[in-house]
Amino acid sequence: MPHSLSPEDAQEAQIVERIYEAVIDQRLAPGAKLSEASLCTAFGVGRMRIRRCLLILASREVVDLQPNRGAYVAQPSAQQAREIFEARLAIEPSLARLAAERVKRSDVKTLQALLRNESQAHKAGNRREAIRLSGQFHVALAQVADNAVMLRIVKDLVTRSSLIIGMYGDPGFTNCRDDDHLSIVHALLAKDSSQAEQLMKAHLSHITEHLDLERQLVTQADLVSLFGEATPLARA
Amino acid sequence: MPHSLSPEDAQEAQIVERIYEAVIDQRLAPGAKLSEASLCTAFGVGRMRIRRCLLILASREVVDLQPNRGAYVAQPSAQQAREIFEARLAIEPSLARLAAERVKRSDVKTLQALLRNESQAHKAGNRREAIRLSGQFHVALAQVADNAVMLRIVKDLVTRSSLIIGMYGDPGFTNCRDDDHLSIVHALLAKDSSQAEQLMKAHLSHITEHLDLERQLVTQADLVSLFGEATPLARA
DNA sequence: ATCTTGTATCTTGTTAACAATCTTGTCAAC
DNA sequence: GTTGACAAGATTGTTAACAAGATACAAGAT
Repeated sequence: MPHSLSPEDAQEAQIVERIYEAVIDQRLAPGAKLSEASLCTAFGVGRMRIRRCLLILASREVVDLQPNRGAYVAQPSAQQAREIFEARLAIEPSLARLAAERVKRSDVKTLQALLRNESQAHKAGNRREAIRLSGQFHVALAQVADNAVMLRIVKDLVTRSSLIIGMYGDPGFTNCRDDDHLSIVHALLAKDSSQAEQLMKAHLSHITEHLDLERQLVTQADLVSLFGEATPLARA
Repeated sequence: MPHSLSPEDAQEAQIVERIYEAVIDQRLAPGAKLSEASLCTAFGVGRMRIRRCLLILASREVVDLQPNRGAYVAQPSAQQAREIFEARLAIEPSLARLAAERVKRSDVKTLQALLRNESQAHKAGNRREAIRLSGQFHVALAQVADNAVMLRIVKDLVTRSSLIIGMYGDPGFTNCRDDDHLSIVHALLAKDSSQAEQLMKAHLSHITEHLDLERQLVTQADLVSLFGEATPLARA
């Protein structure tokens, strides 16, 4: 049957997973270069294996694979950002409903532990950890809903959302209010699926509103479009 | 910026696309072997390129990549089938709503042409073409909704649905009633987004009900598990 | 006869060297 | 002093040979 994992495949999946994680908690910024050589030494594997991983990441649009130039962490455009959150708004409320219908006692404990760590990270001012756990919450809901297909989709969307927040997000603010997450867990506990759906919808709308998609970001890639038509510098 | 396509990349995308198409209209059955050598001669490209394509297809779970054994067209399990249609039920109604809000005159003409061809294929008894166009309709809706992220997701789900219908679907029956599609187009034309959403929901529910997920499928792959414990045949 | 065992063949996986492309730094000419 | 071309270095892409694993077939044993 499918998915007879060889040890090398497991290793490969792990490398992909670790790059995902690094993107999610913003240790890898949008536009960061992922050269084959450095990844080879970092993970201690051959070049071919890294290339496979990069191809997988590219097919999920987490990295941008530029021919003859290398792999870079993706920089979602404003248009893509809109589409991604629109997709989340279409999917995750339904997912929250399913989760409420299927939640088990053990799930609630997992979610509550997640929330505790999240608010703890907030208080400690640990922004990265807060972002990471915040995304983790959405992924955990997909696990509660017990649907691997939607889990895959949400994981990709959450990861790319992390890039978006890094590019367009209010730097001082926190993106996900943990209050929102808390109330969603309460809805799950009460098995109130309609409320879970509504709360998730409101939550995602709230996040979307706190993005400044007009803001033009500064990266290596498009310096020319930023400074290209600028007035020539004065000469001494 | 992203997506500077080299000619080789375009070629690669085309190969992937053609395999998608073959899976959608069931010229490639679930479980069919995709050997590297045959694909190389079929497309006239090197082995490495085929391997890249197979990896992409595997990452989308359209093919199953078995270590040291080769690539096979995926055979979604009953569980996966449930999850896939559950995902479609979560996504596509919202998508239909968005489509209704954004539909343009030119879109309506495209959709209507699609419907005409679809009903024509039905009458002509051209099952494959009917299936293909039926899937195409759902993809076209994502295009109308003007959301590339959801388009990608729906394309994958529709493709895998084609595998599911091939494995669990009522062989005599047609999966998508074109009447359903017709009424959805009418809702779009009236810009009645709520009705479009409802109709899509009902439509997908209808398809799901016509699947027999209990049916154990017979393929090369699992003959042993089928006959393995069977009573030995009588000896002459 | 059936089942096991061994071998031959074929298919996939890996490695390493080579080719092509891009980037960077230097030097000369204006 | 600036601009342009040129060359060196580094990085990615491709190819081909080799290694490892799996399948199929045939021969022998029970």
